[in-house]
Amino acid sequence: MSAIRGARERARIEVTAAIKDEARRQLAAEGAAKLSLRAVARELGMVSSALYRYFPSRDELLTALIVDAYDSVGEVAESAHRTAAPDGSAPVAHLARWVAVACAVRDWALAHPHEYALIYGSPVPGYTAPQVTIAPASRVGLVLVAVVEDAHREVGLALPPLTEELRPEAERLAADLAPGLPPAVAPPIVAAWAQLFGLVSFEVFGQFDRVVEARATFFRQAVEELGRTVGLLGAAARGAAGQRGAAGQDGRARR
Amino acid sequence: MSAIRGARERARIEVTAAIKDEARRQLAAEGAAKLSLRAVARELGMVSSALYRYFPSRDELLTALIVDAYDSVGEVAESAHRTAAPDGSAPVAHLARWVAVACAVRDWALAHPHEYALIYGSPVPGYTAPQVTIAPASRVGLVLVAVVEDAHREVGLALPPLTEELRPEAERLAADLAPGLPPAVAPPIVAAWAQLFGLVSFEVFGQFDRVVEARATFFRQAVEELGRTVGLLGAAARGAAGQRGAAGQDGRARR
DNA sequence: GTCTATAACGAGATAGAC
DNA sequence: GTCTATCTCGTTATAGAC
Repeated sequence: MSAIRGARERARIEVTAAIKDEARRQLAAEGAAKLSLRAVARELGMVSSALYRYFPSRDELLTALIVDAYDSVGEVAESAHRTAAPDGSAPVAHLARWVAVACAVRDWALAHPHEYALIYGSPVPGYTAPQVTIAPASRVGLVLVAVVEDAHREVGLALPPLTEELRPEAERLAADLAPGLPPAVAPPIVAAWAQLFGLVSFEVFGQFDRVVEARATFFRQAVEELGRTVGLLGAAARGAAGQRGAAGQDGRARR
Repeated sequence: MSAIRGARERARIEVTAAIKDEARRQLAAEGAAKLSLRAVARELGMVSSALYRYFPSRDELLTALIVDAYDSVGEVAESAHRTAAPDGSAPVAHLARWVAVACAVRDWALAHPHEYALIYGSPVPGYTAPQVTIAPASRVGLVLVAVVEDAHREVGLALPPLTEELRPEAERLAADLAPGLPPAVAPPIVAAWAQLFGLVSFEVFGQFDRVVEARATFFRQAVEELGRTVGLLGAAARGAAGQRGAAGQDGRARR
């Protein structure tokens, strides 16, 4: 009997996966707004009512796709974070790690443009994301926070002071998502998070067509600069090398 | 006869505007993917075939909406550029201008979220933007370039040196969109352009829900920092005030 | 010439009876 | 689960009003 239950469960998992695969195919062809349970069923040789045993509504299927996409890009970011030189000896290593995470996100987005559009593009009309999407949606952001936390612990951060105007928001943000970090770094991290996806979106959505050509290089340099705005200490590239550089970095204190 | 032609022309303009208005209403309700000529005609009390006198196809109607949206936000940005303190005496004025332009774009986006989604969100499936959208699409970017050009001319820019890897791209970009500026500033401007819209998109598309609260302040500070990455000289806020600051800025040369 | 209305096509979605 | 009758869509051809 447990064998039967096991087989049933396996079948259910397989069918669920097939449904999501087909739905993803339609996502690419027609867009999220036109995702239809019936079309998915037809393509799978099923009858539409049968799908309701797996997903109670079109919106729930959409939610599953969204969660999968967030988890997919989150996994990629976490993996890049794990892989990229956890060698904390050189301050530069943390900036390199930041860049590695950003490049992993970009690579995923270019490889899965439609899933990317689903989660970072225009909201689907008439659909409101349920609570379950919140945790997966924050995975990439949490990796960015983790990179900065490591750097803060091991080599310190170089940050401009917090303006009074932003202090309450900064303290709330820091308490929420990075209790170990100084409040001053929280707003820059959130901003860098949004800006990173601005770079990726412009590339994926075609805004860079006929504008940027050496996109990988361009992206890498841009996110490296972004890493500096969150306090990561970089190579001499930032300040005009030889003009400031050492002075600029020495003057920055661990906070 | 010229009176008749005038009247006809006026009527044509009015009907065209009514069609676009109704189409925009549908854009908000159903999304660009589901924009339908028949529904627009029905709502206007016309017959679908009559619309073809005004727009040769559904895609051309979409194109008109896209061009209008780009022009609308472009106009707002240009107006902010014109209005914001053309007083070039203080270096800070240019950074303030940069922030004013960015805030104008953000305000427009928050006021017209669906038109914003149309031009900066996911591409519409099956639709490819024709050439006519290119010029309107670049208006905001050109305003950003203009701000930097003014600053370069009047007070100079503070920029990190160009890495060898990025030099060819930078020179191509500079030649294309800002012949008066040093190549080193071209990639940062393009990056800042994308990053600005990253900030706006995250806010408009709801990514900041339950994360950022003081959004106007947060945005202003983020784009101010963005302005510094394109070489605009700012107030003392950047370098930890008193720690480096003066040294950091003096070391940066006009390029 | 300029416009609107009628009718139709082929493709696809949808609701409900069976 | 299946089938059918009835919707929607974009688009075109055609005829007639101004």
